[in-house]
This record gives sequence, C-alpha cells and structure tokens, in this order.
Amino acid sequence: MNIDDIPRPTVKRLSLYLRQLKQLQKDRVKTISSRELARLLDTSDAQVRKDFAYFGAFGKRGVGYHVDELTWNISDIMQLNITRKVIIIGAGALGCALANYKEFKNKGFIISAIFDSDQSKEGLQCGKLRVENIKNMRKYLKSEEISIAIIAVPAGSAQDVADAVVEAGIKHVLSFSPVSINVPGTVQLRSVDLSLELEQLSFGM
Amino acid sequence: MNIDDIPRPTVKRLSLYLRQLKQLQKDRVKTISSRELARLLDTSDAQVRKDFAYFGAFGKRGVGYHVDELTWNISDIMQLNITRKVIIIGAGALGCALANYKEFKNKGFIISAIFDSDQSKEGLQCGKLRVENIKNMRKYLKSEEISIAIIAVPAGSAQDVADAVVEAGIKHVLSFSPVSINVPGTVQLRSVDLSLELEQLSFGM
DNA sequence: GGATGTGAATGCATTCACAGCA
DNA sequence: TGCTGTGAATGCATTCACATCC
Repeated sequence: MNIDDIPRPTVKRLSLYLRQLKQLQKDRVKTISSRELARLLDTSDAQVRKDFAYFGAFGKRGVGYHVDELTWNISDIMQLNITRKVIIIGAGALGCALANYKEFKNKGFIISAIFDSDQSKEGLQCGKLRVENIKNMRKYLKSEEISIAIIAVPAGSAQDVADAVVEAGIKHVLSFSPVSINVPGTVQLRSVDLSLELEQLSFGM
Repeated sequence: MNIDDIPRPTVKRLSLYLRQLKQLQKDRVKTISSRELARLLDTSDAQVRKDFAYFGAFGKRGVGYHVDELTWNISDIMQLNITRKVIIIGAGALGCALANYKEFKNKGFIISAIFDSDQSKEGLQCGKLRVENIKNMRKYLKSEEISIAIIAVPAGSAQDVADAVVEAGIKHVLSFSPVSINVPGTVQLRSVDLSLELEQLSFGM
C-alpha cells in the first residue's frame, strides 16, 4: 500500500485520530466504535471507517476498534516512533515560546538549536537554549542530522531565511511568518499565520 | 449574494489573497493577472478567477485585476475594516507571546486582557498586559463587547476553559491546546495544534 | 492580443447503503 | 444484533476550454 494512493484529507486526519486515541488510552478506554470516535472528532462514522480501511482492516465487526492496537498501527504508519531534531530561526517572543513548548518533546520533536540574525541577541537564553548567530547555522546543520526548521521571523526576512535553510539542506519548513513563501518542490512547506487564523475564525470558518 | 452559497475553500483562500495583495500594494504593483497571482500563491489561474467571480466581476479583460480595488473589495467582503477585541486565556510562554504578537494589531485585533487560572500568576506582566485571575473573566466580558477568545492552556484544562468562555458569551474560539474540543454549534471553533503541525509536516503534508 | 468570466467536464472525497462477519 | 468494510452514488471543488470584452 503506497502512501500516495491515500487521499490527502485522510492522511491529514490521521494525526487527529491519533491524538484522540491517546486521550482514550489515558481514560482507560479499551475499545471504540467508528460512531463514537466520529462524535468526538466531529465527523461521520462512515468517514472514520473509510479512513482506517485504506490501511487495512483494523476493526472487529460488532465490537469496534481496539484502542491500543489502532494507536500502534497509526503511529507505525506515520513513523512516529522515532525522535527528530528541529531548529528554530527567530528568537523573538514567539520563537522562544516555541523553543520551550513542552508538547513538542512529547511527540518526539527535540528543539536542538535556536538562531537569530540579530547580533545583539547572541548568547541570550531562551529557556535552556542559547541563542546562536544565524551565521553559524550552516555549519551547525553540517554537523547534525536535522531536516526540520521552524521559521519565526518577521515577514520581511521570511523568504530570505527560507532560502537559507533550504540551501543548508533543510527538507521540512514550518513557517509562522505572515507571508506566503516559496520553496523548491523537493522541500515540504507548511505555513501557520496566526493573525490569518483569527481573521478566518472571526469571519466564520 | 449570500456567503453560504460560496464554497468554503474559496472563502478560506480569501485571506491568502488579501495577504498577498497587501504585499503587492507595498511593492507598488498596480495591476496583476490571475496567472501571476496564482504563481505567487501556488495555485492555478482558473482557481483565482473562479474565486473572485463568486463575488462579482472585479477584473478587466486583457489587463488583470486592479490591486487596490481588489484589496478593498475583499476587505469589504470579509468585514475587516473594523477592529475587534480579543481575550487570551492562559498566561504561559505561548499565551504571553500571543498577547504581544504585533501582527494581530495590524490586522485589527486588539488583545484586551489575558487571564490565567494560576493564582500565583495574577499581577504578573505579559508585556504591557497584567495577568488577571480567570475568576474575573465573566465579569470582564460583561463590561466589554468581546466575542473572540484565544485559548492557550494545557490539554487537561482546555475543555473546561472552552466551556467557561462559551458560557460567558464568547462566540469565536481559537484554541492552541493539543486536544479536540467540543463547543455548541452556535460557537465558531478553530484549533491550531503546534505539534500536530510538525507531525503532519514531517510526514509530508 | 491578452486576460477575464463561466458553463461543461473532470476528478475526488464524502456519504449512502448494505453485505458480511463477530 | 451490532458494527465493520466497501462498492455505488452523490456532492462539490478544481480544471478545462472558449466565448467575451478591454
């Protein structure tokens, strides 16, 4: 079964299912039906079953899905049983908050360094991390096996920073800058624009 | 023309168009074709034209779209020429960073108060804002005209906080907690799960 | 000529509905 | 009986292709 044969919306929902399933594990729930899972995630039971069916038959007819088994299967599909290192560019308030965001570690993402182009910030502490000069980024990435970068710089420098990390070998970019960025097709880009989220929310989406 | 007659994906793209158009205004670009706008936003020219067409005929054949005019029209459709007040619940690193995020103000969102359930945080400063006890939230909302709340609390208390703000009359909730939350149908909910973003990114989405 | 606006065609995800199994 | 798994039907957004207009 090839990942490309699976609808993208389905793949995106996998992490939502996984999050909910881990919650259910905490609550000592052993088994769950597609209907109940759908209710929790505000979707339809048919949707849930179809999504899981793409990856094989996980459920038991008349019973539902075994929570532990399903959790393990999805984690396996998403290759989430490993840890990955991540760098952050931009040591402003947002960058620092992200650098110390506990949930990242829980999901296997380790923030291994934070860089800033502002010379005067070099040496400052972001929680446990020391702010490094961005000029050292390239060398740092040569010595470490890191493919993910978080960009949390102002709009004006976002594209330049993106170009720089891509040039340094980064393959996945998560941008928090409020501009649209272009990267080569070989690089995965995901953009979270916080004010845009508010805008869309208040418009009713 | 009713908003409900317009495809949701189109409506979601409106803010992306708007963001790009404002960038173009800065760059003194007077006019732009659907093809060029599509290239900048990594979509298709047909998509751009169809999106705009839902709201009427904004373009000039043989020329393209007038940037200023289009910007104004979209802002008008999205009712973004007003400012809105927003409260934040959760004065952790993330909540504080959000409270001082400059881009919000640029888009017309004013963070008017930040609350936390931790008594010991009361009175601390988050940039220019004083952290208030969450017990005062209800009263505060009665005295102010506020319909938007940002939730930046740990997973465990997210649902409780959501219930509380909804009960206090909030109509739009932007949650940064890594759990799925349920709200009444009358309330708009949008969820940004930062680790989930990383997860999906590293999985290739 | 050049780019918009738009019906028609296409592609795809969701929903339906039910056979099949515990 | 209860719930999964799945082909078929539906619904909808995207893409195509071209008539239309500056």
